Amino acid sequence: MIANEIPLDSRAAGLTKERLLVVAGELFADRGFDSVSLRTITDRANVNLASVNYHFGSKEELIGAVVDDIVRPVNEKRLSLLSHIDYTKQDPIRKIIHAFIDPVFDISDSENDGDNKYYKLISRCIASRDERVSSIIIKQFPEVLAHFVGALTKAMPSMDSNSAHLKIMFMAGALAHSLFHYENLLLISEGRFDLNSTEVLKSELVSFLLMGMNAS
Amino acid sequence: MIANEIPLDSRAAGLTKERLLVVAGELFADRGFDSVSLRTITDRANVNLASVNYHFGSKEELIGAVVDDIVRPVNEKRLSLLSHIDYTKQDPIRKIIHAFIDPVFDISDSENDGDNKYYKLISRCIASRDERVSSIIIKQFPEVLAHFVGALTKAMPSMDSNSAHLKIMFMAGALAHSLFHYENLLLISEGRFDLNSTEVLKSELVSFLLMGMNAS
DNA sequence: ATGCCATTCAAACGTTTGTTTGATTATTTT
DNA sequence: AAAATAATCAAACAAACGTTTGAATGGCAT
Repeated sequence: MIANEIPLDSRAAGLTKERLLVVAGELFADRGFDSVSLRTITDRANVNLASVNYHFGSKEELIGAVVDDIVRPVNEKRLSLLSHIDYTKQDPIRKIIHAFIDPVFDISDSENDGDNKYYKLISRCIASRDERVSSIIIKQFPEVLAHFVGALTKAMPSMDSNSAHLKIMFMAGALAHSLFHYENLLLISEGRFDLNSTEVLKSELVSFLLMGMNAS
Repeated sequence: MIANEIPLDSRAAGLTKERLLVVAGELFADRGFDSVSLRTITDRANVNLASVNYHFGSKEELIGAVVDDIVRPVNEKRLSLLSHIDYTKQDPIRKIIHAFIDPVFDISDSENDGDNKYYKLISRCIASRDERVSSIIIKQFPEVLAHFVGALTKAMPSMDSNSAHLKIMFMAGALAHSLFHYENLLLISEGRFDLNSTEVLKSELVSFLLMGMNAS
């Protein structure tokens, strides 16, 4: 037998499936869902090619599992935070905004904050134009959207439903776009632009959205 | 010879190349760049498969041509509108916003306004997470970004550069996201949400951004 | 130890992909 | 009209893809 090049014990029960989810998530975040082949994933995960179809059935279902794994907890947290808002207290709109964006910012690699794969993956999901991804999003988002529209009209009775729908979309777009292109922004500005953490981005985004929500 | 099923005369000079650009643009807008094969494009355009490589060299260069064709005029129009702003007159920020979004909204099929392919294509380009697309965007956008950051700090001297950079990104995200998911928004809300044209979307977006730009 | 079930593995499958070829046809130039 | 250039065409190419197969291997209950 060849000397064990793989430090991890791939024989532990359930480890292969989880490893696939993690590695696929990293690769999908960086290169998108189409560009990453199953062979790239299995090579990096040090598992056999066939294990994807064994554990998930197909690549499409792997994508679904990866997306669902990252989108579902975010949306659940959003609705949870939203349900705890006390509209009689101060600044309910700010709390609505935080309920929407905090669960996304809270996703963290816990290491390597500058190149957070999961920020890219979640923003790729939010703003996805891929049928396989949006079919998953589309299952969850209507409920989320409806709740946030309700919350918004509750906090601002003068706001009509159409306007509320659109404002939620504006928020989602600003969030996903800025998170995904955060690195590009650092590169493009060539030093003129400096942020040491996403904290600054988050606070600027909140200020921006807070004003926008109060429009007309 | 088989009866001519094709109404167009495909032998007219330069027509094949242009037809490929149009058809590829429509298909890319709907399904993305990877999911559309050259055969799908050439079949729908009623041209030979090899003509793509003959006229463009490769699929990648076809994508580049399509993207460049739609992104370049938009950015040129943006800078043109921006350069004509008189900062001594009223509401310069509103004009800056219009300079950024109007060239996008002005892209029109002139027919079938409800399902405007070019809205989808341009928003796909703006928010693209595809290397081949963003490599083209990345060539043009730094200049555009720099000009808009400059305009913003000129109109609002109290705003620092970092904040201006981020606000432009927020604007780009809200624009692209809402335009691309405009149809989805109509479907999701199941009648509760009704917009008969993008005019309402545009005016809501401008109001939203106008407030956001004045944040903190 | 034996049989059973889940998992892993190397290999091959059939498709689809972008690309290339060489001949044929059209257009332009001389 | 003849020659030269440009464009189109059917056909084939090699590579990459997701998927399937059937044997080999693991742990586990009996």
